[in-house]
Amino acid sequence: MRVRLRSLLLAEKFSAALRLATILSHGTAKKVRADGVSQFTFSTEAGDTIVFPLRGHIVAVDYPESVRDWAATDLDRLVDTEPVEVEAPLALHEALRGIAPGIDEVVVATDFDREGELIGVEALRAIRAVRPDVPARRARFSAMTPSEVLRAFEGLCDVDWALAEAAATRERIDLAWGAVLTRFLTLACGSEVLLSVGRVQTPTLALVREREQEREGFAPRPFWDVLADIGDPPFVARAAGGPFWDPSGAEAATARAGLGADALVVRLEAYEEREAPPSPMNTTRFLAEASRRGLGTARAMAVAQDLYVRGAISYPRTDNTVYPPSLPIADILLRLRDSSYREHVDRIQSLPEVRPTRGPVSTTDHPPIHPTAAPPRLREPAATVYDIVVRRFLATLLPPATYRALAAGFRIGDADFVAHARGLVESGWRSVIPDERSTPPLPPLQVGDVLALRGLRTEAARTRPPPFHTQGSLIQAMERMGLGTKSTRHEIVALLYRREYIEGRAIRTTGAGRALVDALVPHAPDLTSPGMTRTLEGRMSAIAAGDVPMASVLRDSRDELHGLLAALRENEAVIARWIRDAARLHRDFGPCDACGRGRLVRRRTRTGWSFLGCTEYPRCRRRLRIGRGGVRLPWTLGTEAPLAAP
DNA sequence: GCAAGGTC
Repeated sequence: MRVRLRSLLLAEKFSAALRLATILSHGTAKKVRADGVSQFTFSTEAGDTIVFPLRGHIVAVDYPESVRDWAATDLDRLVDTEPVEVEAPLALHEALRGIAPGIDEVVVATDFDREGELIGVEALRAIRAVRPDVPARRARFSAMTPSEVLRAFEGLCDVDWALAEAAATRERIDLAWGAVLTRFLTLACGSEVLLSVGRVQTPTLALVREREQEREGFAPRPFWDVLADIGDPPFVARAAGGPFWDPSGAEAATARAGLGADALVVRLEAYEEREAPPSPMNTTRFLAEASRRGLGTARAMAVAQDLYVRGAISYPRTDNTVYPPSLPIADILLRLRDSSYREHVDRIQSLPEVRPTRGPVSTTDHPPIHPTAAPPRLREPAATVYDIVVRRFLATLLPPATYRALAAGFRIGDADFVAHARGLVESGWRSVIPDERSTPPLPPLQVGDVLALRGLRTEAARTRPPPFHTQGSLIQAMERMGLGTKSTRHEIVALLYRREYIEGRAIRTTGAGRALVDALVPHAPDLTSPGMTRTLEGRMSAIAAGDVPMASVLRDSRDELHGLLAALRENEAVIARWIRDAARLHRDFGPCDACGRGRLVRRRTRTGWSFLGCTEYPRCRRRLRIGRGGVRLPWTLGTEAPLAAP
């Protein structure tokens, strides 16, 4: 009797397992539930296969019980403490242990990246705890398409232990630096709230701080424009040579123009402008758009995840901005015909050729975010998230928008004026994502026409500082600086809000956030900048390449952390006072004006809103809202006059 | 009570 090979395939997540099983079984795979975990099984001539969905990492590193007591644990000891590995979720480990005795080989088929390699190794270790000798191989596919997956399974390679070790090193370094420095600052400041520090969160906080400082240091520069209102209905022309950085320039232009009573058309220049459609959308772009439309980025990701699980959109965590050739664009369009986007689908289907745009980043993790179905009526905010995804997808398939632009030159008295207008000729992709800034058209003009001059005026303005970060712009900045990943950036931003390091939709640092960055910068410039991430990336590459062992990287990192800890301790008193004062100012709004005994302090509702409450609560129930810039406002609108902040 | 990284 021929022995049938029993294989266990490890997938990174449920959807990946389903897809792998479908492709490899040519649609014959069955979903089964064993040990409380869904998995897929199928049989071929070669043997029987189980495709097992993991759920990302199934092993977490944390410190052992012996160093959990903050007060009793010396931080230098913590630096050198080996973390323990925690099985989570436990159910997956139990399921793997249950399967292990009945299999002949393991194929690691997790995402083809560094974390994916470690996720696969975590599961493989769990299996080998039961079956030490089970052979394992690795499938490397750059897309979950039939051709790619089948190719990968024809040429299985070895598990890349060095790559997994690089990821494991990152886990340990992040934990050590985060835990040691968080404990140090929290204890040094005697703070009841956590003062957290991390390789990604602290440089991100510094980005907010830097933008704030740019604004603080910004000297607005006044300038003047001379405007002429011409014709009926009137349009606006600007004096040539402007804007004027000096009022006398504007005065001179006004004086020269003031000699005339009408405007003579002296020059007409018409030209065509093309505006290329946007590129396919990755996570960062999606979050920027969601943020622009008033959605918080963490919320937007949660909604996108839900739409993905429900089959309406593709996987929302991706860096890719180039559709893979395998993307079934025609099929997707067919599915979107049964939706309110039908008119746009019709336009695309009537094009002689559909050529999607390409963005700058081509990765193999997942395709750019695109719709996969037209779900029935969605409620907010799902409707907005789906709308962002569909419109962007459709826009990438439509031709450029073309405009007829017109520059008209006028002679008024002895001065030259210019008016511009731009009108849509072919809407192209702009039919699905309309341009919010449109310019009013100019009336039909010919050189030599004389139009009535209705008035001259001078407009004074000032140069503006760069805007505060929004969640969207902050996440884009993080990506540019190499901070965090597509899956974590929005979480880091949410964490900074939760820690009360930042506040507002136009993001500013709080007193505590500001003090924390300012206190750390002189002692740990690498920790408050992307420097630490860059160094770590370099070291991980060296580990993955086999140039250096994990142990030596950990040793170097621990030495550096001991050194930083020593430097911080030397300045502990100064740093502590600095942050403590700032944090207290941030929370404490002075004596309570109602009872006179307590103080008004910043508190949070369960839903995250800040308000001022009396420390004597519930004896004193005084409460106030906090307005822009920390101004106290009455709890009920209009019943009391606002009080000035102390 | 610490981080950042997967995914739900």
